Amino acid sequence: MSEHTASSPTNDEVDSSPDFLSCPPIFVLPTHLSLESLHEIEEDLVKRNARLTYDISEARLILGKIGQEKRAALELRSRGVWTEPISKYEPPTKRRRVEAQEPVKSARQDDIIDLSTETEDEEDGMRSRHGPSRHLNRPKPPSASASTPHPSIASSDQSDVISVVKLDWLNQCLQAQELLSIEPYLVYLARQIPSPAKPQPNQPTKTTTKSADILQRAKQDAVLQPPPPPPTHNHHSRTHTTHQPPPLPQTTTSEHDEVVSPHSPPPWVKNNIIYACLRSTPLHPPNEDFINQLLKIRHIRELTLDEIGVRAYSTSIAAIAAYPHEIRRSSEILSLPGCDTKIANLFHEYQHSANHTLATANELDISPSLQTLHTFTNIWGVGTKTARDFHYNHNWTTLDDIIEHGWPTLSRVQQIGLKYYDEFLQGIPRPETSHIAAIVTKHANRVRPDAGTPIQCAIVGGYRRGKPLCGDVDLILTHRDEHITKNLVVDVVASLESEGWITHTLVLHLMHSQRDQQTLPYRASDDSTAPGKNFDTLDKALVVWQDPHFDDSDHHHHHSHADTDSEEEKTRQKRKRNPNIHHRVDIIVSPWRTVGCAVLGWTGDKTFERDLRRYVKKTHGWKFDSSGVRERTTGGQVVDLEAGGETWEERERLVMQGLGLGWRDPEERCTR
DNA sequence: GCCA
DNA sequence: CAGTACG
DNA sequence: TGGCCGTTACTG
Repeated sequence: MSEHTASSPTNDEVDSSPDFLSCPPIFVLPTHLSLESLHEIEEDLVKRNARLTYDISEARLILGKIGQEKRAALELRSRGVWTEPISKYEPPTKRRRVEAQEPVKSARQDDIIDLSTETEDEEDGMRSRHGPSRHLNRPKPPSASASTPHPSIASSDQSDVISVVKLDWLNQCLQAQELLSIEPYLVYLARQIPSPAKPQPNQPTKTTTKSADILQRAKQDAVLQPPPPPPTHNHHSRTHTTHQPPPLPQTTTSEHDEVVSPHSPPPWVKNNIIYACLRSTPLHPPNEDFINQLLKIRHIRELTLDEIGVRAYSTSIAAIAAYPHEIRRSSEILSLPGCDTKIANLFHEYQHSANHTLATANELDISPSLQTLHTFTNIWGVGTKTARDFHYNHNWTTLDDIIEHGWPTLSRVQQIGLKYYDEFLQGIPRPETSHIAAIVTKHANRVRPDAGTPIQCAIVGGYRRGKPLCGDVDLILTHRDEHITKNLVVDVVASLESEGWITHTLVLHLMHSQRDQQTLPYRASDDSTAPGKNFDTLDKALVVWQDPHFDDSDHHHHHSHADTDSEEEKTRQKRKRNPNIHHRVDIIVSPWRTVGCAVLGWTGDKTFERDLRRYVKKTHGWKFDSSGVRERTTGGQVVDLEAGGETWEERERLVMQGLGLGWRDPEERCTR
């Protein structure tokens, strides 16, 4: 396949000459190249110490299978790099401002930790815990773009000068085993200029379309027949039945070669199953490291308000997370539903980068703005819009900035979120989660002493998926008798509040909206709650939890607590501050008749749930949510799929089967 | 960004 | 109404 | 080329 014969199989002696280390960062244009040969070229370069980059904006030397200057400019522009031609003798100017940093807005440089904060927070009885003013990784100033000087092969290492060179140059260099002048191969010598106006992601330009077509074909091939083992004569890789590739043929030398048998695609790949809810997705998939990189990119998309990008990356991530083999070649990616050339190229970059990272993903770590936004969105009650408002309109960069300058403008829940910022970010261990569940269950039964049979509690969410640490605790309370579950949330929360377990109620959700009246007309009359609609039937409560018990006896260091007696003698009669961590707990109450839906709807990961709704809509025309399955036709008749299930587990299974999902263990719904 |  | 939350 | 979860439900 290689229309470019760089890697000689007989590489006894000279495997790595010439050495491209002295060349400026190199980018290889994929245009007119198959994925295979593109990767082959890149591997040849890497092997010879080239500073290969996958971020074209970093590249100063660009290799491509193109011959015309105009075409070269088009290629660059379609990738977001705007250029103007320069004559070969014009002295380069310097430019290169990486990231225009925001005006330095005179922030007072030190943080006054606020007594102010804690006194102002009393409005709903927040106890003044010490302020949320914790150290936050404060953004580092952008390091001046350090473009290390290096000898340049053809002078074009200047910061803003880009050379587009025919691929043939590389071939000749390899053949000659020495670096040749790029001069005869130079297609386009350009200076990078700022993109006009806003960074318009202009039309894809047919060149990219074209290269995408090639890869598209590769994708189809990949689906039908696993990527052809490279022309390595020997070895008929037999189609092995299960996922367990036969031992790799030892090719004593060149380790970088894909001389391995292809994986047999799992059925969902062959059948192009696009819904994550129809696949098995474990908590720790074989390609977790790569997924973690993609998760960072997705997060950047979130912080930059690119909702569609978030959706797209979620789809790709879910597919890769379901893939049961460690991916060896980017062409494998192309075979996965929800993944295309973009992700395949990212995988290739990941695979060949020194530390297995992606340049785009690294932005999250190095961009001060992104870090600030990341910090802000971690406040419960602050989403991406508000985070950007804080940062870009108010010029706040730290939590202390918000506290100092914006505290009174925050909503109640945002104040709570800020107050317990660090504590909410602490993962909750499984034993603690089950302990919390036991206490909630105990109180539920305490407030329904005549229930006959006990109220049951299902721990759902991340806990049920098997996570060792959970971001919050999700509990579903249910009972066969609807009289028992009615108003249960209010009563349980009140009971837990009175004992001090719940310190704040962030929000109460009311499940039966007015529209739902029509969906359960049979209930409206049957229930003793006949009069109209019970507006007080609460479905879930999002609360702040703290174990009220702690050791406040001083007898260990009896006598002289010389440290604390200064200012709080007043509050310290017998109550010292409760040192226990505050956690987020969601208490959901479900009537028995739909508890299978509730459990199914609260166990899956986000992408699992989104795809579940899409799937149910597409294949049945129904609407699924955690409160039931309905017809989508107006008036939405209830579709009862779980009738007869005697346990909530059984009812969940019935729902899954009724929806056509088959069964999938909770631990297999980890779509990320 | 991917797909029907 | 926009924004946020839930999985 | 349009659609992407939810006619979510709550807050302010």
